Amino acid sequence: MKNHVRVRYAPSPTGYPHVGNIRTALFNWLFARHHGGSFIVRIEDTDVARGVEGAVEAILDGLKWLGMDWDEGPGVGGSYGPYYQSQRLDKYRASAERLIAQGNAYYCYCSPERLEQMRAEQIRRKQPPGYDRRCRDLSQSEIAGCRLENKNPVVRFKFPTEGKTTFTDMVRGEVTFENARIDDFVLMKSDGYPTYHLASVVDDHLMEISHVLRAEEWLSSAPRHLQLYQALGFEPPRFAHLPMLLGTDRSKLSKRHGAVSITEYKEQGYLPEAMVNFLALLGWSLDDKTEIMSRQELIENFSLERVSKTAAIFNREKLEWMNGVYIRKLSPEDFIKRATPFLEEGLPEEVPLSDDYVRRIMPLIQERARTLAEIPGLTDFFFTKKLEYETELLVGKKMDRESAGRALSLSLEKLKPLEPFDENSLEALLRPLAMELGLKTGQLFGTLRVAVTGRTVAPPLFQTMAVLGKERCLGRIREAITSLNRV
RNA sequence: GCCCCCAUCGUCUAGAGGCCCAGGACACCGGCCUUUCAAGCCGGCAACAGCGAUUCGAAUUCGCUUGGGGGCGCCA
Repeated sequence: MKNHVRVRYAPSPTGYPHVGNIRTALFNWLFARHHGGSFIVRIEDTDVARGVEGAVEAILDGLKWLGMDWDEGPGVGGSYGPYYQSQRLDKYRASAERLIAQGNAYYCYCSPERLEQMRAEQIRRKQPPGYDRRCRDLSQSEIAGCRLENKNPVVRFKFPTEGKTTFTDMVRGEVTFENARIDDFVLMKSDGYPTYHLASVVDDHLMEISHVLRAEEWLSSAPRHLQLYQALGFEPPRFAHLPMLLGTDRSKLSKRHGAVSITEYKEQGYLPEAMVNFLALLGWSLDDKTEIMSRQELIENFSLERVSKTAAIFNREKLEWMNGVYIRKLSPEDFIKRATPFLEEGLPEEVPLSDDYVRRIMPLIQERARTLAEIPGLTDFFFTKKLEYETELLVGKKMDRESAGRALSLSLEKLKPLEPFDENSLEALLRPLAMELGLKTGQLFGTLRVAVTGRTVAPPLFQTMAVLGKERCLGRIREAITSLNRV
């Protein structure tokens, strides 16, 4: 398998790019890159009814955002195209016809209504639902009769009724199914489109896919696929069924668990490299301690042997932590670059962002941000003209309005002539001032912090004041004094 | 109901018979640092689902039970 690794990510454009699917894509991508193989994207748009406008773009954008480049597929072409199943209908049709000719498939004229009734009855009698094979062995005259009633039959696969289907899954080992339990599933729908089963088998063969890495929900379909490969005379790929991603309640990850579209994570200010690292660790691990790994390290170390069998719960808290780790690792320049769109988006009013001002603010919050989206909330006081806060916040522990007012007034006087208005001189001035006022440094600084930022939690005071500049600081202190005097 | 898969701290996981009275990380709780917050550092809490069997010895092997998940569509 050294040089012939060809894997695919085959999403169907029926909705947003789900993180579970993206995780599957990532494992495929890592596997391909690790082995120097090819990563192929194929769009499985065979469900005309459920197709969603813009879904393909969203999916591809998600891959691009995370840096998963594909060697063949939409936009890049390749010699196994087309890469949209809707453009490969002739191939599926040909295979279906061959299977019919070989006696491995047959037309089924049963109406959806009948099938539904049959299923309901089976369930009522506590039997496993499944096609009863009514059309499997129709005589010529019966077929003629059916044709009159139903002009658009489906094609079903004649699944073996005895024996077993066994295969070796690369993560789960040997898995065996009893053929008798599996019914004659549909290959071609009445609208002329193939079902997933037929289309994926035909395409995986035609595109010379060597390994199929997909989520565990497909495990029970594997015997169908294996039997199809056999009937078509194709050599099957190797299968690896990856552990599922679950929500916090242990059920299949879905919308009600919060953000499930990769797009949302981008919008919420997660870094793609953090996302990739985090997703890689959901069902795979390097060893007993390594967690922070670059894309390159992931590629170098990824292997199916280390993929776990157990479903994993998507743990937002850990992702947040990891995102913080990656934010802190960013160079100041890079941080500013990535933060800017969020600042522009998140700061509503006036604020023409001055590059220089932003450049001086950002270092103050880089190690405090866990996502890019929280940056506006962390820095808005740098931009707001008028601070809004409870006057009482100015009064620190064991202080009263009077002492707070006195502290601010004296600070104001001392600050007026201060030059330069930078971190060091501010500290040199303010520390002794606390003693002079008979306050603890924490009390003075706390009061000033509120006066100058409007909040009790902010970046370090002196740096913050220096960045705000003398004019803003003095103005805000004056306003604080005024509001203390009011009442 | 039937079939398949899975089972270590709340969560992600390490562990492929003795190195494990189970290691790391997130979260949580203390402490240190400190002008708040964050970061950092130190420490703590916390798990082998149960029962049998194999073995000198089992989280690791086997069986059963229980629990969880997935599948059973003219959806993928």
